[in-house]
Amino acid sequence: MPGADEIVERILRAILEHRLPPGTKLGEERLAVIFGVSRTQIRMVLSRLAHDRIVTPVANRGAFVSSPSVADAREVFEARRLIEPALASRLAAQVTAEQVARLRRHVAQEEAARVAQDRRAMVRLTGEFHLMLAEMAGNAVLARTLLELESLTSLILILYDSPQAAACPRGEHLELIDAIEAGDGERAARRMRTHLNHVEAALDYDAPQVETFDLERALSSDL
Amino acid sequence: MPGADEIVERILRAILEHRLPPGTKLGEERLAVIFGVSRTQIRMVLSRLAHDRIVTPVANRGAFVSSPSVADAREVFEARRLIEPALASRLAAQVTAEQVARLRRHVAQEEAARVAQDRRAMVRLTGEFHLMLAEMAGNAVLARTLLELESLTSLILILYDSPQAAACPRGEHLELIDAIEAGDGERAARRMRTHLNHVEAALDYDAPQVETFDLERALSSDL
DNA sequence: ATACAATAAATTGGATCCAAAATGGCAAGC
DNA sequence: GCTTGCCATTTTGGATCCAATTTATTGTAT
Repeated sequence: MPGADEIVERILRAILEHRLPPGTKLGEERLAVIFGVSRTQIRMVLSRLAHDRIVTPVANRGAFVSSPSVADAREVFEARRLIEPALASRLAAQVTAEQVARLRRHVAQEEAARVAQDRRAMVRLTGEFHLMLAEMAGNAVLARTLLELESLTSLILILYDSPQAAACPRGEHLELIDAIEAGDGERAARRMRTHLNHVEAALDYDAPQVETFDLERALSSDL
Repeated sequence: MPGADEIVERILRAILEHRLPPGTKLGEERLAVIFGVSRTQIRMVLSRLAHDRIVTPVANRGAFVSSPSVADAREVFEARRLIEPALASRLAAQVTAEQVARLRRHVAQEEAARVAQDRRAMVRLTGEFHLMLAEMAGNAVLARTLLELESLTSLILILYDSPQAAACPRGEHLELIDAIEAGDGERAARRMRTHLNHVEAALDYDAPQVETFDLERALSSDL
């Protein structure tokens, strides 16, 4: 039987892998039996997730996976544009050969998922790539913030991504690694910035699936 | 009777104002009567604060206000150096005259507290200054992260600040505002960076007050 | 007199219980 | 035939209860 921390982890992972779409109701009793713990623990978990805006509590109705608004989405990307380029720059100054190798192996997996048309794996791997950078910077507090931002991004992608757009444009991760490996912080920061711009530009804020989704969810109250 | 969110706010504020030093035991029953709610609510609150590393839970012993290690402190300042210069730069590009006026009024209060030798007010005001910048950037998710970092910084200052050092070197906030008002993002970022460096440089990581404090607290079990 | 051991009190951690609110189904009416 | 109002069931939100561990106190022995 997992502890509260582990349950939070597993829910976040489910969100990162697009297995929990926005609007999903997270019933307490339901989760309690799924994870084999009592409702008390689940309520701790939901309280924490709500605190991080991953989950939205509705009074006397329960907790739902958040559906970030357009304004929320812009804030998340702005925060990422603020943090991640600086992070990439910092990493360029201190990266080890072993870390570079790990990053390249990861990108190879991404490429494999891309050719296999495995969208779910792609989404998960591209998200993990950004988290890897945060971990390699060796800063736990930053890594936690990025995990939160990455989770929100995952929800945003489901809501606003136009289906044909790739989650992370092909090749950009590789160019980023090149800059980091070369120790060129300026270039790494620049590439991270444009990379994030591309990801956000691929979104379609004007024709969001929100309405459709919220209505759907409003009708089918089931999981 | 306040809700869980409000209780979190009040505890954070107490930490920001140096009314809750590191190592303070946060007994559940004690807090419950202080805030006029039941233990259940308090446990939600402590769970959230623990998730943000503001509070450290010890098995079967309860929750204590965190005592960030030297490694933790370095991470916090590194995160702030990553985020806040970029934030200042961003703010320089979009700041309004009204916001600049508010910032100047705030710094005037800081100065007043400085001449009045009111250290508690000084600490609170300087912390609030950095939070104001985050709020003015209009990004709620960033503001929340900064609130967390600012709270941790507050604990770090208590643990490692050499008494004679000022929390925020006099005048630097003003120079920062000047750069922001001038719309010079580069300069604002640079000044924020050096400002944070000065704050961290004033710390004394080698001779931490940790031992003294923990012993004191161990003896007097009172709030 | 001090240190150690046993017992009593208090506190945490978890589960259970209970009321309030919402959801879903059912019958009556338009 | 569809909508509206009412009742049963479910679910949330909160408080209480109980076991387990820790802390404090008292007593005893060296």
